[in-house]
Amino acid sequence: MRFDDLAEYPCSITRPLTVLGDRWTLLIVKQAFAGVRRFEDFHQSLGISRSRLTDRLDRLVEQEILSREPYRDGRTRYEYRLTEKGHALYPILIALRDWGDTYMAPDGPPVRYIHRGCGGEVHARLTCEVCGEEATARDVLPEPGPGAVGHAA
Amino acid sequence: MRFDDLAEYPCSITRPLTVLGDRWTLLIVKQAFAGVRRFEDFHQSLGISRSRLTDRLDRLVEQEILSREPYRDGRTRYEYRLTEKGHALYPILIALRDWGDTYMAPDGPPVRYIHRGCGGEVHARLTCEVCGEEATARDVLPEPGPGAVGHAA
DNA sequence: CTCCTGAGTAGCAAAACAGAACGCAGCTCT
DNA sequence: AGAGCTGCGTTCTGTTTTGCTACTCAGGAG
Repeated sequence: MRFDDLAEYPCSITRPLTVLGDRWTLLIVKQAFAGVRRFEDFHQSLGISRSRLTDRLDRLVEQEILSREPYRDGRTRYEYRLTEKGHALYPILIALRDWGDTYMAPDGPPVRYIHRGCGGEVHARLTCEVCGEEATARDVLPEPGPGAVGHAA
Repeated sequence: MRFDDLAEYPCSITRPLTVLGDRWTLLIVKQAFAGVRRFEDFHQSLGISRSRLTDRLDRLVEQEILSREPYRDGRTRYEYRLTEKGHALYPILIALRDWGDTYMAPDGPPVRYIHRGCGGEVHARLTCEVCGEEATARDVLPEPGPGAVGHAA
């Protein structure tokens, strides 16, 4: 199977991974959340090669995760900003961060993500939309949904 | 910068991505959550090449996300099971799935993740551990934590 | 014995990648 | 006016990483 064929696979974990599942894409998104908008700044803050950055940005724009917006600093230049769809990736980053803080941060969390105003830390929690309780993997049962075609995944 | 150097970077989003950020790793983990344990089953359900699978599994075992446990079906064979650390990846998968359902599932969610017993759907929500409220990216303020070294990321 | 099955290895071609050099348009300095 | 700088790419070259197909190897079944 070609990797790209997975995009057709009826699984909402698989499909995002065909877009986000590579070395750099989520790191670029992370920087975008940190306020980075310009080519040169992505390049320097991540150390990604210029050609790689060019096509990752193009892909993110094509996927409508970033938008390419003109601004002027003399002639026209572009900056890359998160769209609403891009913004919606935040829980994924926070879930990664929770895991990273727990298992890959021997010296404690490098960065705290603080709830503005209240001052508490923000985490990605699995919650049931009906009973509101927190769940773990063991409490969850996968079932075919409306988008299923024959085989559930 | 070599990609591997990122593992040293003091950011708990970056560090997990050095382990999980590639085409296959999270797909393997996803299958593990779905109950897949054996080489051949990973190979067939994902369509990943055998050699790739061999070294992705080795890496996951090395990272203690999967454990390699002997069982017998005649001679000794091994199966790969999620460790506690691997189990803790579930919120990341659910966050990916929430996003996938919203933006990449034109026919509706292929799979529903149901809270056992109560029957509601389970989602990854950003919640503040102090006030308990749900947050979005805009409500969150990054601040240097104990593991920071000079530059926050 | 010989075949079958599960779990890998080996070897090679194709794709993805890093890093440095180059292009180019407008600005700024002289 | 001309020289150099800046931001944003593109191109080129060589290295890594992948995907495929074929092979091995050990135990069990016929």
